[in-house]
This record gives sequence, structure tokens and C-alpha cells, in this order.
Amino acid sequence: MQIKSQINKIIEESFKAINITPKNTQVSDATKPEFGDYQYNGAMALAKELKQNPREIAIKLANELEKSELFEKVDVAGPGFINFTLSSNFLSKNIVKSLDSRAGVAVKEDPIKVVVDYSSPNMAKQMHVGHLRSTIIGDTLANLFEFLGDEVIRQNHIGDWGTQFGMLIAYFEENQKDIDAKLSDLEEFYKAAKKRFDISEEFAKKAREYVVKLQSGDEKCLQLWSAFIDKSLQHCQEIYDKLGVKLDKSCVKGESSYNDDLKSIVSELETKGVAKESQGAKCIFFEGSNNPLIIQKQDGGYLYATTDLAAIKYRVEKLGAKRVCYVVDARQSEHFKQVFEAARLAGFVDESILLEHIAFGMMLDKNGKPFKTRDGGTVKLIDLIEEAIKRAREVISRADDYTQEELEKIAQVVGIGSLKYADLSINRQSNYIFDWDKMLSLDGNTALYMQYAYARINSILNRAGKFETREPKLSDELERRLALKVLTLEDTLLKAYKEAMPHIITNYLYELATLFMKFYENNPILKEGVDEETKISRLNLAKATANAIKVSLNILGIEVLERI
RNA sequence: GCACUCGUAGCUCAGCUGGAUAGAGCAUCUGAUUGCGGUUCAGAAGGCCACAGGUUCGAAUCCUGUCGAGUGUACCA
Repeated sequence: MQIKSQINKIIEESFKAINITPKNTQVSDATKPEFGDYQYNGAMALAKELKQNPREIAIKLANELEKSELFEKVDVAGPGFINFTLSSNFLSKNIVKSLDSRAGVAVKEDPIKVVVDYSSPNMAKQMHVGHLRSTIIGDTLANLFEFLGDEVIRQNHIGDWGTQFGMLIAYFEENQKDIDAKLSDLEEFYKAAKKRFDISEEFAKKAREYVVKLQSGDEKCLQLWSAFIDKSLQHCQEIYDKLGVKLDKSCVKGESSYNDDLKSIVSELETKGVAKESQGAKCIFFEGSNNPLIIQKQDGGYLYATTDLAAIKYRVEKLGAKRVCYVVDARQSEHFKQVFEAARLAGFVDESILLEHIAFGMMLDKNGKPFKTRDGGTVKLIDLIEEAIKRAREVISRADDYTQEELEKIAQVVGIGSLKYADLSINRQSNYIFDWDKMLSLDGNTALYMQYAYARINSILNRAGKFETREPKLSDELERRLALKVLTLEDTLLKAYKEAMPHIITNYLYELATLFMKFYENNPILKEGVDEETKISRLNLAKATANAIKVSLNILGIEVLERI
């Protein structure tokens, strides 16, 4: 349920009742729990405008606000802060509603069509750590949008076109071998080809010729190329499956698929006067910037900017997207800024369509240096995943007497979950320091802490057996706060939605789990001496908490375990 | 050179549509719990929010400048 918007509405109405039209009617979270649940600070800003005492305005407004049944208390404090405390009755009533499979979160009233472009591996190489953030953040955003009711189209804009494939084909021709055998380690194959390319002028020339042949549709080249792609996609799919990322073949729409549109895109941009020739290349210039966006090279070749423009056109015109999210490395900010601007100049998109570069920082090691293997190579994503699972296995196997099968399942869920959570819990815009120990710690804002909290609640519920679904009686401040936190899930998701920031959800989860741990420590549920009424009340609250944790984690693409 | 991002506790990070005494976790110190599930909970200590100005009743948050870090900057993707 949405709480803030309900309060905002009441504020608006209350202002109407006292004949004031304010600029801002938004409540914010209370800065301290002692103040209440929410606060409104608008009275101070209004005071100057109306030439009235802020406190008087606040009191007048508070008198109106008090009439609402939503609040137990409306206080005016200091120079004119208005503090709201929600009624416990309101909280308990809604806790019951949050026991459903959506944890009480409504579907958006105005669903839109959204394209999320993420992962986008290069088909000539294996996936490496650089692809992790895009894949995880993108998948989470897609899950979130979907959960809230948008129609989500996941697009994997794979790098399956360009010079590198000429290189691969040339190298393959040179070393005629069985394609499966050769491609079993694509990485090695690519490296070998690249080496040849750098050393031999003759080989490089041949590679370029193959690019031209490929792009003009040479049968044999296409066949080889498509075998490369198939093989490479298989590798990617293994990783997606392992990560539990919802990408598959149907999401693949690679660079090559726009090949046939590029020519007409360029001529359309020229006709519209958006693109001009400069130094032999076709460029789009922008006001206040010296760097143009080049869409066609001197030699007539197209660039990735051209492909991106074709992709925008496709997504908006063919797919009908109203919001397009590009989950790509922050280093490409300028590129996307230019591409988006160009798309607007060309009239491919109007103001109603939101084009967003969901930028994220790099993964760094403990010393703040780019994350590499010991000998300075790129870390293969598959190795990173295996390592996460291995480490998770070590952490949990200290704990209990699992069967081999259980241990494997738990190691998978915890390892993958931790890897994802560590990434998602940090503001995506900044670089992030990758730390195995912190990632798999049970303390602090980690996946294990959440999964453990969930399993713990689950254990209590199992021990309790069947019990009645009932509005919990919130008997103390801790229970109130926990209940309120459970109910703010929807507000949290909407904020994360608007800003495309997964860490807003993890912050919420951490607060929720922490509150639960406190509640659990202080308010026994199944211990002797707890009366039946209180027990059932607390069981309901615990169940609602578990539900909110589960729903949130699932949006993050993290599984919960009934037992750890 | 120019552009973008960033600078908050020893470390890793929240907070940034301006609000009350700037919050967590780790590490450090102290206490509770003989265990509804062990890896739990409570408390202490730790801050010129890079620096200097400005706007404002009010600035970590907005603006300008300086310093420092990272990234990008014409035919790779």
C-alpha cells in the first residue's frame, strides 16, 4: 500500500480547508523515530510567502489534519514542523493485507511499456566481471518494473557484429579445424586471433576483407559467423541460468539485427539536416560541444552510434516503448547523452518518451584498483560465480549437518545471492569495492543477513503450526515500527522505480530485517509465558515481515531458503 | 585543455526534491543472552560532511570557485 500519497492527499485537502494553496504538499520520513512516522516541513517555506508566523500556519493546518482517522497524533514542533504518527489501528488493519503473494503491493494504475537493455556481452569473448553489474542491475530493474505492472521487454543488445568477427573468421580459415573443438574455449581462440591481427599486417588486411564480405552477406562467412554466435550464446546462457537472470534467446537482439537499417538511418538524418559531413565522415554536431557523434566513417562504415540510433527507432516505433533503460557502464555517459540528443533532433522520440542511461561504476579490488586476476588478466565471470559458490559453501558448512544435496543447494543460493546483493546494495553510480569477506558476512547489509532473517522467521512459523490470520495488536513501539516498515514496501519500490536505483530496496530490506531482529529479541513469540492472543498477534506480524523480505529479495533476483 | 562523476567516522557505505542533535555495518572497547535458531541483542567511542565563499529563517544536500581522485574526449564497441 502507498502511505505517503495518502498523507499527501490529506495535506492537500487540509490546506484547502484553511484556504491556502501551497507549493509543496509532500511529506517526508521522520528524521527521528521520536518525532513520529512522517513529517511535513512546508509550513516554514510558506511563512515567508504569506508573511505569517510559520508556527501559526502549522497549528492551523495540524488542526485540520487531526481530523483524519489515519493519524493517532499530529504534532507541531519547533519553528513549524508537523509530525505525524499513524494510528496503530490503521497499521494493523493493513498488515493483514500485506500477507498476500504481492506483500500488499498494488499493480500500477498506469502501466507502460519499458525496454530494459542490459548485459550486452561481446560475442567474440567470454563474459567477464565487467558484464556482471549490467546483468544484475538490469535484471533487477526489469523484475521491479514487471512486478509493479509495466510491460517489460528485456533486450540483450549483444555485440555480434564488426571487425572482431572478420578477425575470427580469418583466423578460423587459417587454422581449419572442427568448429566445436576450436570454440570450446572461445577466449583462447579470440586471444590467438587478436595476436595474429596485431602482429601480421597481412592477416589484418584479410580480416578486414572478411568483415566486408560478412556485412555484404557472403554465405560462407555468415555460416561461420552464425556458428560463432551460437556457441558464444550458449556460454552466456549457462551464466544467465546460473545467476538466475531472466535472459534467454528471445531477448537477444544484437547489433547485427540492425545492419539493414543503418543506411536508411544515415540518409534520413542527412535529409532532416541533423547529420552533416565533416572531414569525410557523417557527423551530428551539438550546441555547446566540440565533439560530434559520428554515424558514418570516411570509408563508409557504420559505427555503434548508428546502431544505437537504429535501436532507439526500433524500440520506440516498433516496440512502442515509453521508457528505455540502458544499463551500461558510466564511461559511456557522453555517448548516450549524444545518442539520446540525436534521437530527439531526428524526431525518433518525443518528450513523452523517457530515454535513460542507467550508468554504473566500475568494480574495484580492495586497493581501489580495477578488479583483475592475480596476473593482471580479466576475471572471467564464470570463475567469479564459481568462487562465490565455493566460498558460500565454506561459510555455511561450518554450521550444520546438511546432506550433500542440501549443502549444494544452499551454497548456490547463498553464493549467487551474496554476489548479487553486494552489487545491488551500493549506489550504482559509484565505483564499488569488491570484498569477498564483507560480501559473505552475516553482519551488516548482506544477502546472508536477509536470508537468515527469513529462514529464522520461517522456522518460528513452522514450529508454531497452524494459526489464525488476524490483525495484530501492536503492543509496543517496536511492533509499531516493524509493522510500519512492512507497510512502506510499496513506497520504497516506487521510489526505486522512479530513480532506477536498486540500492533503495536493499536499504529497506536491511532496515526491515534489523527491526525484526530487535523485535524478535525483545518480544518472544513461542516462549513459555506468552499468552495466546499475543502469540498469534506476533506470528502474524512475523509472517508479514517474512513475506515482505521474500518479495523484495525476489525482485532483486535473490532466492530465499526455508532453512539455512 | 574541455566535459562528466565523485570526495561523509580508521575501513566499506547510507543520507543529497534544503529541515530538528549527520546514520549504519566492519574493526576497537563494555555488557546481556546457558539459547523460540548457532552467525543474536544492547551500549561506548569514533565527524571542521575535501576546502573557501554565496543563497536561505535553516545547507552534507542548491550555486560559484579551489584542491584531490576517477572516467571520457573524431571515425573501436
